[in-house]
Amino acid sequence: MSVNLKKLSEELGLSISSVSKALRDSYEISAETKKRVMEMAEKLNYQPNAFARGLRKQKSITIAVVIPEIANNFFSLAIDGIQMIAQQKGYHVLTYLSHEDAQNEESTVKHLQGGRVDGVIISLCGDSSSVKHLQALQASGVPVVFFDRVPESGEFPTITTDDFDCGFRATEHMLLAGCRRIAYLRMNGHLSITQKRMNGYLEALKKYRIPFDPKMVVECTNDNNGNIELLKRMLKLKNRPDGIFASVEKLAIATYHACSEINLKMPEQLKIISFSNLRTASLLSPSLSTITQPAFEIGREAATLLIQMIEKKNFSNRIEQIVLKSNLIERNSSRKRAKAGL
Amino acid sequence: MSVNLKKLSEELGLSISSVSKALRDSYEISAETKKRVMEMAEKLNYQPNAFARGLRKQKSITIAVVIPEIANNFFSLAIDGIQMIAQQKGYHVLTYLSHEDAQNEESTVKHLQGGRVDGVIISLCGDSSSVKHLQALQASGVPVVFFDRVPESGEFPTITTDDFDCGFRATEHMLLAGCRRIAYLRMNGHLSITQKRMNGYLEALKKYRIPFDPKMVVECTNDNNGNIELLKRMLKLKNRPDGIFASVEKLAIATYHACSEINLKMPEQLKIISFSNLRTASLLSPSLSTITQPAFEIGREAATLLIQMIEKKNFSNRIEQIVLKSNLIERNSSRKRAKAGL
DNA sequence: CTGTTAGCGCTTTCAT
DNA sequence: ATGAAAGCGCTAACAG
Repeated sequence: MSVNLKKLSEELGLSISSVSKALRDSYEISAETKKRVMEMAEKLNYQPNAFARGLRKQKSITIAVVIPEIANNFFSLAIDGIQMIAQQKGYHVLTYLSHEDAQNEESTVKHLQGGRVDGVIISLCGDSSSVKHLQALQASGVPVVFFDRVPESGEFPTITTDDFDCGFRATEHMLLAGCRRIAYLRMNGHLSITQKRMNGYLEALKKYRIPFDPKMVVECTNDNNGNIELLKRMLKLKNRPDGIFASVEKLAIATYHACSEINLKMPEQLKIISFSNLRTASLLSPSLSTITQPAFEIGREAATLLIQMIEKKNFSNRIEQIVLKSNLIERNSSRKRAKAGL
Repeated sequence: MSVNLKKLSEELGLSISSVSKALRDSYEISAETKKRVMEMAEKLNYQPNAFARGLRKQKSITIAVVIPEIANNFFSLAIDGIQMIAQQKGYHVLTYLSHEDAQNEESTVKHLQGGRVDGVIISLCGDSSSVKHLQALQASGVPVVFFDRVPESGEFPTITTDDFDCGFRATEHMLLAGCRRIAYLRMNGHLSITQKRMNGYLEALKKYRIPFDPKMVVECTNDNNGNIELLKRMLKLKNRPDGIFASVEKLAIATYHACSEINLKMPEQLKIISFSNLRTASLLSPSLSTITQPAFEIGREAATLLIQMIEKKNFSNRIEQIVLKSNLIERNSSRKRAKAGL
């Protein structure tokens, strides 16, 4: 169906290998022949077969990105960054969604050992307990870089943000705004980011000598409506919180829904801060302060690191663990627009 | 490095072809041998080489998605839908971003003729003037499905939404809310969706006998800050609009920025409606009514159609053109939550 | 400078 | 029921 080297060589009266070399601009081929070959290739719209080349060279110039979800500003911005670097370096990008399902993630990773990709960038799903499948992948010669949701073991290269620090600053921000009962909404309990953010929260309470009330920690799930009900119940209590710290964006949105359903006014009756990459959120809603992770940069760093590892195999002796800085965007800040990066 | 059929066959004392057949559950192989092979494959963690298989079978079980951008709720939801179907049917998904650059799009599409993919799903970039590269791709045997931003020629299968109708309904909604000078913000002038939405706008004005003022059509660009300045200038005029119809989400956000910078209060002084898939927008901002396209379904339809075309080659005689329905979500609607699909 | 040849790992006749 | 061999399209070592 499509035109290949054989066809080209026949058309030109040359051998297949000469054509191949000419196309790769080999020093073994005369300038004139190269020109002839190039022109014919152009004319017949020759495109080298990716699979044949991949098979022969044992290289796919393709990377895989495995993330829990994509309809989420953080992850789509990260992919944007990954794509940018990949395109720049001539790599293709395969995307896989685990949908927060560990089994799904595992089978995806297993398939990736079939030589389809030269490297993998992954953010763990909320309920993945083991990273054996990724150790196996790594061991089989496919480098792996984690971002954001990383394993705690420290055995892999990672790109993360300053989660403890942000947890601290967010809480401090609320305390300085006058809150005294700050609820901490969390989910995916065993992820390291969940822990770190919460530790920052606890540390800030300690610094300001606010007693920690375990009831103020709300363990949420992936069930949006369930979360909303949970929050409604809490917000109707007599000693309800006067501030909410949503450790992920989804929970901030759930809070909005809950408040709107029980007619609780924000920010008058309830202040809120959230991790969020919904860059418009703080603009649209005057009651939301946000912590914005540099998702795009995270993606770029991850891709850059991975491609380095792919191209210089000797890289694996040092395990890079890069930490980037997040931004705290305060509500009603006059520099909101500039900070939001718009 | 990795374990292949040769290794397996040596380990089992069988021939390569027997192992291959056993793994593919061929009737030619005895049950007992099959079992032995399976177990060994499991034990050694055998993964078939995707490139070898692809080369041999001339099939990649991979599709490409080419979109203008990904950090955008519409496109990321669409990808989500595409991924869902692809995964279900055992296809891999390569993603490419044109970043609204026609040249970029063109070179991407050209590369795709190298047998890397079995089919392509694409949404055109804002300044792509010709679809020759896609005709060539199609002609070379790779089926192509367009969604949302489709060519007008009607020669390709497409998945779109009822843009004219939505343009009409959005405008009518603003008129019924009391607006009399509705500005229409547009960009990417030559895309068919831009035209259709605007035609709906014009039709609604006509129906309600509002004279059309060409000054109310604001031609925007991809430059966010430029758009904001443009809008600020317009909104400071004496005969400024009392309503804004943003034909894409980005322009609604620019409007928010502009208003906030010149202290124009929404919705009191200016009402706004926008095409948007930012599902939280209408919740966070009481001044924004939105038209939500069923992005996820669009993605699913596109992938389903494409895979059908890939698998039954005879499908190409009829050109499917599917139109889906969008939702108008009115501000302060009590059914907001339900409609937003949360 | 150009051509011949041997695979990359897999599937698929065709023999046995 | 199993094996031998050809070949998908390409690259790279080796000859000429």
